[in-house]
Amino acid sequence: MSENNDVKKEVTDKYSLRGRVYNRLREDILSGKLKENEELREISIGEELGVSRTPVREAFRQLELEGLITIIPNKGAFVTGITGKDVKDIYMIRSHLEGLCARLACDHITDEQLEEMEENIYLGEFHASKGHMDQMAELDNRFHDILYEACDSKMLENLLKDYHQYVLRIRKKTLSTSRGTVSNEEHRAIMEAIKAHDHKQAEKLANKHINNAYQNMVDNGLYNLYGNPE
Amino acid sequence: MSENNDVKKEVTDKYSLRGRVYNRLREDILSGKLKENEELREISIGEELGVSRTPVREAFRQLELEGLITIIPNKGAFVTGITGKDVKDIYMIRSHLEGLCARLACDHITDEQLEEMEENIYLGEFHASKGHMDQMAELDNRFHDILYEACDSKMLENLLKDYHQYVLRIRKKTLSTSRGTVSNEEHRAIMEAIKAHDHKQAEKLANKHINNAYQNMVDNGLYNLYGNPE
DNA sequence: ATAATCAAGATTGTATACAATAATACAATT
DNA sequence: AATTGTATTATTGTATACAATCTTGATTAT
Repeated sequence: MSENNDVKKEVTDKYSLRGRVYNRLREDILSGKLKENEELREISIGEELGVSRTPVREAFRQLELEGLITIIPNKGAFVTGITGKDVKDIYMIRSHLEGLCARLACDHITDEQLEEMEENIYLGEFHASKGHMDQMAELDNRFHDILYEACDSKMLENLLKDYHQYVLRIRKKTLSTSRGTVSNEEHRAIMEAIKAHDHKQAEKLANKHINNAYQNMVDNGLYNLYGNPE
Repeated sequence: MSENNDVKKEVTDKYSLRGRVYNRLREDILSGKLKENEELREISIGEELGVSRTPVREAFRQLELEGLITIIPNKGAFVTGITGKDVKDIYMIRSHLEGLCARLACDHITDEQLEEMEENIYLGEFHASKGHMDQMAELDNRFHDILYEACDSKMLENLLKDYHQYVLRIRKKTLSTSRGTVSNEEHRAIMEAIKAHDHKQAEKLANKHINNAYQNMVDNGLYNLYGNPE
C-alpha cells in the first residue's frame, strides 16, 4: 500500500540521492536488467551511482517494502523473483479491480477525462496501423492512468497504478504483438460504456480487457521469461 | 504492495533497531497515539527509543512507502491522515477482494484450515455470549487470516493482510458493539459455503460480510474519528 | 507600524567511522 | 579425505560528523 502524495514523491525522487537510487534500482529490476536472486551490495551500488551507502540503504528499505528485493539481516539484499503464479494472480486481481474502477468511472469521470480518452483511442488507431509499438505502449499506459484517475478513489487509483507498474516489463512485450489493435478497440468499448453510464457493461468490459491481456501473454509464451511458471 | 517474505521480515523486526522503530511507529500511528499531521523529528524519536538517527530514518522510508507518513524533503515527516473517503474506499476494495478470496478458497482450502475455521467459529460463539471483546477481536483477526491463506495466492493474501492491518484500529472499536455475534454467524455462513464448494455463495457472503462491517461502522458513527468523512 | 532582510538555530540530507555479524579460506584433527 | 575449528576478510548495522536547507526572530528601512 503506497498511498502517498504522488507530487511530493516525484519531487523527492528527482532531487534527493535516495530517490535517484530508488528509481534507478526499481527500473533495473522491473526491466530485468537486475536478475532474480541477484545480490545487491551497498558499496558497489553506491560507487556505481557516485553516492555513499546511506542513500543506498534507504532506497533498499523502500524496495524491500515494495517487494522488489528481499533483505536478509546481516547478509544482504537480493532481487525478489516474480513467479508465473504471481503474474497470474496479479492479472486476476487487476482484472477485478479494473472492473470496479470502470464501474466507478461511470459516475465520476469528467468531460476532460472522456475527451482525453477519445483522443487517446483515436491516436491509437493511427499508431496501431503503422506498427508504432513504442507509441502504442505509451498510449496504453496513459489510457489506463486516465481510467484510474476517473474512478475518483485515490486508494483504488494508487493500488491499480502500483500493479500496473509491476507488470510493466511484461506488458511492453505483450503489446509488441498484433494485440495492439485489438486492445485499442477494447479501450474504445470501455470508453463508450462509461460514456453511456452503463455500469455493468463497463465493469464487464474492463474485466475482460485485463483477462484478455493475460491470455494473450500466455498464448505467446511470454510469461515464462519472468521466473518459473509455478 | 509489500509482498516480502513474512518470516524473514519478522526476524528483521525483532532483532534490528530499524525494525523496532518501524513497528513502534506503525503501532502508534495505527492506534491513534500519533495523530494526523503530527510531525516526527528524527532526533526526538531516536532519543525516545534510545537509537541514533540512522535506523529512524530507514523506518521513516518504509512508513512513507506504506503511506502512513508523508515526507516533505528537507522539512520533515508528518503522520498521514486517513479521510472518511479513504476508509470507505478501503472497505469497498476489501469487500471485492475478500469475495474473490472466498471464491478461490472453495478450491484451495485444506482440511486443516477448514478445521481451524470451525474451531474459531465455535469459540467465537462462546466469547460472543460472554461479551469477551478482546478475544472476539483476536478470533476475527485469525478467521480472516485463515481465509486469506486458503485462497492459495500469496499476492492476494498479502494485499488483504495489508488492508486488514490498515483498518485495525477501526475494526477494534466496531467489534466492541453487538456486531460480534452477527459477525460470527456470517463467518459460519462463509465457511459453510466454502466447505460446500459453492463458489458463488462464498463470494457473495464474503463480499456482504465486509460491506456489513462497514455499514455497521457508519451506523455507529465510528468512522468519524479518523479524519473528515469528506 | 509594517515589510523586507539577514543572521542564528534547528532539522534534514549525506558521508564516513566504527561495531557486529556472516562468509571464506585454511589448518588441525579424526 | 572429510570435517570441524579458527582466523581473516567482507558486508551489513549503527552512530556520529559534516553539509545543505529550512525556520524563526530580530533588526532595519520604508
